Amino acid sequence: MFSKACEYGIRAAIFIACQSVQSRKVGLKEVAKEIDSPESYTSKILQKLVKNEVVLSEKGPTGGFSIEQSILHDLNLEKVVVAIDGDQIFKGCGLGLKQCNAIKPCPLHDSFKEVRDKLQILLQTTTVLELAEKIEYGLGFLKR
Amino acid sequence: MFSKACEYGIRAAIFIACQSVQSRKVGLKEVAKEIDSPESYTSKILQKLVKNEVVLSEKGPTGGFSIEQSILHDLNLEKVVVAIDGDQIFKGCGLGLKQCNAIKPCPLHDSFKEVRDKLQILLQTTTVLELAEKIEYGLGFLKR
DNA sequence: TTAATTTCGGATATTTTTGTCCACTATTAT
DNA sequence: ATAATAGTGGACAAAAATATCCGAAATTAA
Ligand code: FES
Ligand code: FES
Repeated sequence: MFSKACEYGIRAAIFIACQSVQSRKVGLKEVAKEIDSPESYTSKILQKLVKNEVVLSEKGPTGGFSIEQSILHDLNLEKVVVAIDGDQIFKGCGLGLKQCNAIKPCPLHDSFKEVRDKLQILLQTTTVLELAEKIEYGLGFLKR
Repeated sequence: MFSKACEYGIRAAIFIACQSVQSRKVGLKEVAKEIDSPESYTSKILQKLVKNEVVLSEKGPTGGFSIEQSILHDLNLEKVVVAIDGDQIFKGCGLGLKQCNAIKPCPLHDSFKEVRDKLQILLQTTTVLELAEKIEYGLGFLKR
């Protein structure tokens, strides 16, 4: 569904959010460890999230990654996904036609669009913060 | 959502079905042309569909690909997708955990599973034949 | 100021996916 | 039989995704 990079990105964002609600910055090593992802690759993905202003980074000792409170309180999954995978998953044709459009649709268009839109709405209405809280309460996990 | 190979595979199956309802076999070249896909690559994908008994192939002059009537009348998209991409898309965790299970779920599990199941039901309840008929009626297209 | 730490960015490597090529086999028609 | 045709299977090539490495830049503490 999502690329590996995107999966790592979402998990990382959730973990960083977990720490940010407690005003704690967190280093690359810890992120990679907690979400069980390759460290160097995770670094690249975090850079993308930084560029897209999803997470904040600070260099030097005491540095690390965090999510600003103002951002955290309305950061949905869609923003994270788009930052890494782009919006093809919401806009692209299910059968791979150059572009999805209702004028000259693939034969699966109507029903596929329904599912695709459901996915988009799910990601729009799910916040990173709310998922972070699930982790806190032990109702969800980021590895295994 | 689906791999490129799977997109080609679905389009090919639909086109072959179109011809099979008129009892016409169809060659690789024509398939690739009509679904706008690379010929050699499409050949590999068709081989997979043959191995998985989705389509039938015959060698020699007058040979080509077809779908048996008995198969055609209850061939759904799920079979085509699984033949090429496997079932990870129906079973895999949205956040990339080793396995999706409700006992130790990722924080997105419940809502993700809902969408994932919707997709599976869509593919199970959509037949290749019904999509082929859309093409016939000019209500759907396989390229552009 | 210096040393230590941590992210950044570019180069490189590996793996997977996508795509091509071609000799071979099976089949048909002459 | 022979030649032509069409799918098969294996080797190979290119591109994209995934992953690693390392020096540079920024920041902090001593
Ligand atoms: S045209 Fe294929 S999903 Fe819209
Ligand atoms: S555990 Fe992630 S979707 Fe089920």
